[in-house]
Amino acid sequence: MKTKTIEKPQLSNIEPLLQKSNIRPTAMRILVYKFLLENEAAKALIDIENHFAKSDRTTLYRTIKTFEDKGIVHQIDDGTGTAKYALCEEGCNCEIETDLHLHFHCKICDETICLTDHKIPQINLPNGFSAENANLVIKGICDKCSC
Amino acid sequence: MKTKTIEKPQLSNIEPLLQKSNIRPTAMRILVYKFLLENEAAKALIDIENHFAKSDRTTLYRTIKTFEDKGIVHQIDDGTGTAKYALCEEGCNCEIETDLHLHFHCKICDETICLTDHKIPQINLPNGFSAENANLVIKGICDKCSC
DNA sequence: CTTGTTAATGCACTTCTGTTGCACTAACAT
DNA sequence: ATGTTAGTGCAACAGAAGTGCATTAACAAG
Ligand SMILES: [Mn+2]
Ligand SMILES: [Mn+2]
Ligand SMILES: [Zn+2]
Ligand SMILES: [Zn+2]
Repeated sequence: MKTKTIEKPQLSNIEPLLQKSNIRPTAMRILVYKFLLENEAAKALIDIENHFAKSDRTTLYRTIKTFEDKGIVHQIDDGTGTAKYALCEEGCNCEIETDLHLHFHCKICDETICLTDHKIPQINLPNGFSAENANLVIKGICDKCSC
Repeated sequence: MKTKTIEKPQLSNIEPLLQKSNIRPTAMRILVYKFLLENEAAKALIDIENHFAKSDRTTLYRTIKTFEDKGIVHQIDDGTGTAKYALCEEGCNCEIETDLHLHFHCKICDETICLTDHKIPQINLPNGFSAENANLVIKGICDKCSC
């Protein structure tokens, strides 16, 4: 028998979503998930820190690590030197093999976004090489920044 | 009139090569260039530091920066978190536009190599996006490490 | 060869990002 | 109510990258 307290409407769908991935839906985790959900662009840890200025850096760090380990967030290396994070799509399985969508980094607004519909094409490798994973980042100007 | 001292045979071709790119061929620079030339795999700054243990970190750092600025070395972001560096091919123009070869990172030997013959394929982007540069890193097992 | 200018080097110090240890606290099941 | 497990906050640390400044080397002109 479960005694449930009244849930905030915005969060009502996030809580079971976290539980489904065996992540305890703590207040902080729900807020971080919400933050990632509301932003189209992938976020760096420092971005999350700045947004939740009152929270501890380590908690946010470990929150993201947990999300990543549980497979609901994927890390993006866009070449800027700092890792970015974005929510995985429904049914994506980054943990096992990379979902091979590409990422776009805009040199104007400095934002990185997932192009989930654009998969990395098959690459022919020299003899003896076997591929397990691939990372493709296109740099240029995004739709919002091109006039 | 130039009074030239006797050159070590291995270095005889590097000195003019550096001068051609407006890089003063100091002893350190020649040695770093030689080091990169002798290694197939791209090297991180820490690798160069370890190889030239007696030298100062800053000098090596600025040596690589100079090489990069002058367009004889290109930086590789292989996703390991530390930047790698490799010599550019003859006639490559990384400075202007990336030469679109891909890079391979082996998860066994942890080395990163340029696959200069393997160009990054043309990618279709959504409307409004324009590409200026691309970085593709394939992770897997290299020829030396596969059985 | 001497001198003056410019570039390279070495050392110390700083910043930024990521990571860990540990004590404390909240959550949950029994 | 209680014990176990997991999350949090603080401090400290590690690694890589970058900067300021004084010293030294390279080079060209006289
Ligand atoms: Mn993505
Ligand atoms: Mn390369
Ligand atoms: Zn943009
Ligand atoms: Zn290998």
